[in-house]
Amino acid sequence: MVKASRIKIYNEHAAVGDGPVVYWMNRECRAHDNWALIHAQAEAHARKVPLIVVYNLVSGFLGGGLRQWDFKVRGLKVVSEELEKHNIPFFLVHDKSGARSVDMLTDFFTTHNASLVVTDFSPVRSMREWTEKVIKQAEMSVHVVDTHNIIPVWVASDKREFGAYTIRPKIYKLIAEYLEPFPNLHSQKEHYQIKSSIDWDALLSAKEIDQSITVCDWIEPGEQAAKKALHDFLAQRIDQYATLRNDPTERAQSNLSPYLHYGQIAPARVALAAWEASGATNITELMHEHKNAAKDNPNSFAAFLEELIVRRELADNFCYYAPEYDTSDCFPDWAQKSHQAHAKDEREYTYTKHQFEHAQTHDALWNAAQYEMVRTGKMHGYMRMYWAKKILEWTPSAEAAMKIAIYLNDKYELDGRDPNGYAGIAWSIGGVHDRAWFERPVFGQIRYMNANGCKAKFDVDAYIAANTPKLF
DNA sequence: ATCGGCTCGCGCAA
DNA sequence: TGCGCGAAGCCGAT
Repeated sequence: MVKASRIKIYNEHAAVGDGPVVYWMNRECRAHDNWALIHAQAEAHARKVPLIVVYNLVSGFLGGGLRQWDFKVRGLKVVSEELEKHNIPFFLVHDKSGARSVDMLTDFFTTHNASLVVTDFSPVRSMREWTEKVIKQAEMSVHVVDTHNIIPVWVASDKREFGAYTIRPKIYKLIAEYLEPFPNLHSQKEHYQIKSSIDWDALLSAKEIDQSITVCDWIEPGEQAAKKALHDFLAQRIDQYATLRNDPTERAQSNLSPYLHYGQIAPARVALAAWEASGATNITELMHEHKNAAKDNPNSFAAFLEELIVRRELADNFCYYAPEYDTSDCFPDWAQKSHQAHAKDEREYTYTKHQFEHAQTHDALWNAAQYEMVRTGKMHGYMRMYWAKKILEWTPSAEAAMKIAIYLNDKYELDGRDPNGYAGIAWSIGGVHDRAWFERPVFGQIRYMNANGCKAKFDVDAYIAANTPKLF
């Protein structure tokens, strides 16, 4: 049974017909380990009506191109195959204009005579706005299920958290209760009369998608591939996570963020697998090891769970309670005041959006990070901080820096358009979840980073050589 | 290599 | 009201 606190119920007293329960899949593109789908199936079973699934596909969603489209659509094809094995029909509505999604969805619910709509939760503004409009227009009840956060965002905290240290104790208190095993998806006995037919090849070659953002060939989309990547990480690389994860010349990170972003794997599935691999009996004690472990003997499992759970769920908390998450309005007061005080500081270098996008700065390290993102669709996590902070340093204002960083992140990163990205950029440029540091030009009290710090931490020349295209 | 100072504000103890 | 401490650091002194 799905915990009631994972679900928000709207239009509670709407009439109940005998049409199907519709799971409107949104953020969570997977058939397994999905509380929204599990809840929709339980509701359909209780009402003795069929369950069907619909996904709203939007061309060029939030500035993405072929890279993101290909990963998402191929992942959805896997979802449709998995659902078909369980006799659950999967439909697509395709909004090529980007403006008709809500109408197309409400038309779909009417056509199919839906008796209940279940959807999954996202704090990303466009998805929240769709959900709000659907709730307003729909004649049936709508259930919104948070199946991304292990502890639903509205349960973990009722306010915007100030930093990791304020949300951490709240998560520690609830994690043992909320990190629970998923029940299996059941095969559906009801036969649904309307057939779905999707031309996947036509979708994959849709002409309106920006072809200049190339497909990533180093990562395979879909929920089976996600589980394989998880188990490879746990079997081969997690031991080095605590010591090497911030070295961009190593491959010590999990590389799971594209799967997590598209919902092709559940954060709770990753946490359960990491917990099991650690051999620990108690998840709360294991997470405490993040702080308790001796400095010269850090616990890689605890370090990984800290990032997977505490920092990721903090990013959802940030976007949920600060809907202006992609502008400088979301910065804390001390950071906004500091930026104002330094607005007229002379910038040693300034670059345009075009120059940043084409890696045309004077700094080979910054350019290498930009190349890594444009070529592979995934800049190393440590470099993302340096990259964003230099955009602040080399633009006329924090507002301009936010716009450029988010534009590039959402256009090129496979895991772009995600709360993690918005929180990370706001941390780098606006001091969100961070503290004030000593004054310096341009940055004011925002934490400063420079190439000397990188030189002390990793082999900068090797990173530049590995990521800069060779011209001759 | 290592350490303290830089600096703001939340949350809790008192 | 005071105090401890924090998402990834920098810098200069030792």
